[in-house]
Amino acid sequence: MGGIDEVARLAGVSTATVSRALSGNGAVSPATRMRVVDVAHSLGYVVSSNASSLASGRTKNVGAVVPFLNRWFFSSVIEGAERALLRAGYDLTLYNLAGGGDERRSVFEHFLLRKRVDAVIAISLELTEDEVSRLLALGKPVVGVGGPLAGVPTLMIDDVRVARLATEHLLALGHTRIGHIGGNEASDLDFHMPASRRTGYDEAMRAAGLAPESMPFHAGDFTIQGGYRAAAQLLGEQSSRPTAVFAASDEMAIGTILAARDLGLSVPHDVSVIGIDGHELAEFFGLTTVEQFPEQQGERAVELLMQRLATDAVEQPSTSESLPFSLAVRASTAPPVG
Amino acid sequence: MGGIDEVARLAGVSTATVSRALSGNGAVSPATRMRVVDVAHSLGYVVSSNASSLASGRTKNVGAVVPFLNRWFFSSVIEGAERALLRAGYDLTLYNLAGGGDERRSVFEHFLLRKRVDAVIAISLELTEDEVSRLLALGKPVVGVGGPLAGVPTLMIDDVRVARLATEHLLALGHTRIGHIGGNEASDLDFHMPASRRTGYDEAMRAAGLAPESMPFHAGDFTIQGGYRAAAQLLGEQSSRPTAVFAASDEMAIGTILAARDLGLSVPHDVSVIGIDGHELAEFFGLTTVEQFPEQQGERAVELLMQRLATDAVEQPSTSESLPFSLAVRASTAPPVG
DNA sequence: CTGAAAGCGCTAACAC
DNA sequence: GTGTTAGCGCTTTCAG
Repeated sequence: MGGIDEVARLAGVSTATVSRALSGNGAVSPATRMRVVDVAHSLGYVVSSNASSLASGRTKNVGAVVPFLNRWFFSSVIEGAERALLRAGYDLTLYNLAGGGDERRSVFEHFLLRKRVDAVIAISLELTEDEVSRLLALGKPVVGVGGPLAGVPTLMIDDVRVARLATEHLLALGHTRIGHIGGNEASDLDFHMPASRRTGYDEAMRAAGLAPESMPFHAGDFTIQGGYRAAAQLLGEQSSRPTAVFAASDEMAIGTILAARDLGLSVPHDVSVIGIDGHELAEFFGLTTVEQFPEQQGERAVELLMQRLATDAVEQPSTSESLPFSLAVRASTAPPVG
Repeated sequence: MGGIDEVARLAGVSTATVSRALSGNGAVSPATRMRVVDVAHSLGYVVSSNASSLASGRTKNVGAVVPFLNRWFFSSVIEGAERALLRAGYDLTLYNLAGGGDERRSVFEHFLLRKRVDAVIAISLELTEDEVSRLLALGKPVVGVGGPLAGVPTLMIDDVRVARLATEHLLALGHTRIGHIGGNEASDLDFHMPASRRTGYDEAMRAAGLAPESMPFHAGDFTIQGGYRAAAQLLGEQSSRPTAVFAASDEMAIGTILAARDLGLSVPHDVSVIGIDGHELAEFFGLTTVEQFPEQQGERAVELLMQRLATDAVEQPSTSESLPFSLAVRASTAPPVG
């Protein structure tokens, strides 16, 4: 439990030199550095983050604010971010808004203010104006992942294009009756994502000369269960049944596949199904999907933050970055059966 | 961005009083306290955690060490823990060992040592002796959740009893050929859990006068996919097919249900399936299971830590606590068809 | 390249 | 109940 001065004493240098040697800030002769590092190591000495933070103003810690944790997308982003942060010597402290109400407020009015973080990653968050301005008022780099945040640089896939790509895949196979399972009113208020994906679908349909309004649509809540229920409706009546379904998420697409089976429909023979996400279960279900890569998104977010922290850039570059995605064709889509 | 002395000045008291009023440590007259709190609030003042930690030795932060993040059990425990911590004014910083190798080492040799946490929650972790002793050497309260950690008080369900209960449910329904899908050699080395669950199964079978060795067994990796593959083997050959399957996790049980369907078997008519966990998808699949409650486990872990922190107990009470579980009967189990 | 010394913003004795 | 004051363990000018 020795402190920096014990290291200094044993290495025969001043504490200032130890600090410089261990942090890499300031010039130290290679020989001295080695000696210091050795002593520190043999003592099991690790800089106290609090003392260091207090003196330097840097915490080596970033906050991640999420609306939930136990959803594939969020936990994947965090996993990627965490990995990248560890490599950079940073900790990740988690602020989960799932509690709602008071807890949510306290995160913005208390926890984030205690100077414990150098930067913040906001994941798929729909924040109120007040919350955003509090975030920005921290005067710290903030980056959003997976959802647009007014005034905050954000990493996200282009949902319109992604949805268009998915729909075009079905169109290219020859489908002309393509149902859609998207967000409900509630989710549309909270996120742009479902609306954007629907827009992409509409665009693709219109470009193909088809009227999206006349196609079957049902809302789901982005879970397997929700997708199942929506699909049961969509596929339930023989007469209006589409030959293909575009679900706005893989989980809903999986629900669709399960519903089809339960209705005695074969996928893709009777109905093709495509999703969006690249969920870990997609391959298992043979689901064709447009993959996004949440772990890489987390890593990329960290990269941006590190860059910003390194250059002391107070300015928030409001350039939002569009992330890669790619169509993964599997067994759930095929040409319609004549 | 004012500091404590600005608050002190405006409230007309000393910084010591502000500190006492805001932290609750030490006596302050109600009137003074109110005044201080008001001023602090109107200034948007929040105590700097670093300065406070440095001076007091308490960080108001706990570390959570997990092997993965994107699995239902882990993220649920964390969600519960995080909620409880927020309420207590604590932050949760996450240490994800998923990276393996170097990153894993650095967590134990560097990150946890920088005095950023007051306590540690270790979730379902199988740690080396060295890692455990490093954890204990922190001199901080540590509690394990979901897996026994030598020398660390741990919260977990009694896996043997849980598995016995599941197996007994099948036996009570009249099944006598009960297959088991459990862990593989790799997972058995890393966790006791699969082995314990198998023990419970063995015990229940023997108690019913059945020989577990002669029953079909297949290893899975605790995912839906893994369960599917194992079940396909187990149910694949007509002659040796069991009338019921006990899977050591709900995800594997769900895989089993899906495999049964694909083999043209009806659940529960041709084969009953039971799992363990109370996974969020269990209800959707009509899966009978023995539920455990990971979010509550996370909350309970925090409760224990808070208690320990409050009483300054350096002693690790090595009393491990056994957690509640309960059988949830759904449509996937029924008497065997004569 | 290295050392001396002044804080960083709070807390906790210790007085009163 | 409240104020004074000496640190907590580092980092960072400023000299040299």
